[in-house]
Amino acid sequence: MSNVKDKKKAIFRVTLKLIAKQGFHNTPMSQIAKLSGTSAGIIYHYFENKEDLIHSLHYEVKTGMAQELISKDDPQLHIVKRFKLLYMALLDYFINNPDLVEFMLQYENSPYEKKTMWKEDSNIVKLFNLINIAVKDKLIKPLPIEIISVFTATPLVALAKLHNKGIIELTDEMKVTAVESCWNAIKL
Amino acid sequence: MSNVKDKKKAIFRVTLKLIAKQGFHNTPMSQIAKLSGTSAGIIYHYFENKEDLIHSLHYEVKTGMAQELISKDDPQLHIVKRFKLLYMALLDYFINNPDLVEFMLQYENSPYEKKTMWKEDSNIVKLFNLINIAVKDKLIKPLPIEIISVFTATPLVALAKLHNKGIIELTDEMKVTAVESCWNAIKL
DNA sequence: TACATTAGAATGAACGTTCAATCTAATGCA
DNA sequence: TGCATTAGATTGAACGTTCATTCTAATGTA
Repeated sequence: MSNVKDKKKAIFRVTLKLIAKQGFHNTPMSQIAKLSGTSAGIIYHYFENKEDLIHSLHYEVKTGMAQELISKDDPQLHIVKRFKLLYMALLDYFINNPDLVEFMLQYENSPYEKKTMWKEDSNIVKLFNLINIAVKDKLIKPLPIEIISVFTATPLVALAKLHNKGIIELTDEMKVTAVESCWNAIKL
Repeated sequence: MSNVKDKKKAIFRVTLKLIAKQGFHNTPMSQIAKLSGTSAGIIYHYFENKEDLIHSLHYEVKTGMAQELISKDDPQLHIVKRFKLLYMALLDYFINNPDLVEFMLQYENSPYEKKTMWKEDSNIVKLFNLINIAVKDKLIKPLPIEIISVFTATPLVALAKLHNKGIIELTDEMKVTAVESCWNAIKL
């Protein structure tokens, strides 16, 4: 039943959920172990320590996200369409994975954030390239990728979070408006 | 020399800086006490406990920010100008107060965030009203304040953070572009 | 038997919080 | 003015708990 892959996945899944709900420093390793159906000690076979577990989980989450996005991309479409489709996919992904959003935001705003290095052929890098193309085509403002992201991905996460927490309720119409807003922020 | 107000201020100042640098759970009360030039126990005269200290500090930070902003507002100007001026002021404020940005982001993305209630006449509320006016005047999209904020304040904090951490260097020109981007995201 | 895997108890350090004792300064009073 | 009283501020050691990590012994496996 439980090979290594499964056990690691279980630990990841539980850690994500617990940290989303309780925060990093309120989720003891013992609780992670118990809810993963394993023991405290075993986690240290798979991960060096708690921090390593968190960093690994974040990497997992990020690559998973990029994979999901890439799967929705359609290179046939006009590049503007592609952007909007991807932003909508991103928004939907955040709405469908509330715990992931909470975890990601906590991690990326904590002082422990490691600047993770992406493998050259990773899906993340593919997405970056799309932005570079749009810049070259003079479709969007010639700004570094980090800034483009600040005006697109960042608001979309924040928006999904509002929705997930029930502070607002996003209608389909509002989602379209939101994607438009992102595009308007960066288009030339 | 040190009346109550001063001591509380000292505790706030030190807490802000330490949490910005080390994070909530890596900032022991003892360290806060030491660097505030006081003792561990005294903090518990001013605050119920560590959480209360954090919540109070966040309230302080938020009201301070709103006050700074309001002081830059010029009701004489056209409302579009007013918006852009305020966004620029906000961006500058974040750039000039990097620790504040770190603290705010950590707090607001932690599961401990309390939905703080603002006094009806607070500066925060005044700023909200400006948005409501712009909506009525059909200058910006008719979206709830929270969403407007997601497309303006949120990217600006994130942008300032990138700059403060040295990941990008914001030129004056880029700052203007950024403010434009915010406006483009919400304008009708 | 030898080795890997696992469970869960044990360890020890870190930390939030408490509290009895002391200090400070303002007020009352002669 | 000079002394007494009081309330609040302050200290720092001590306490009890939590928790990451390690250890030990039991179990599975070849």
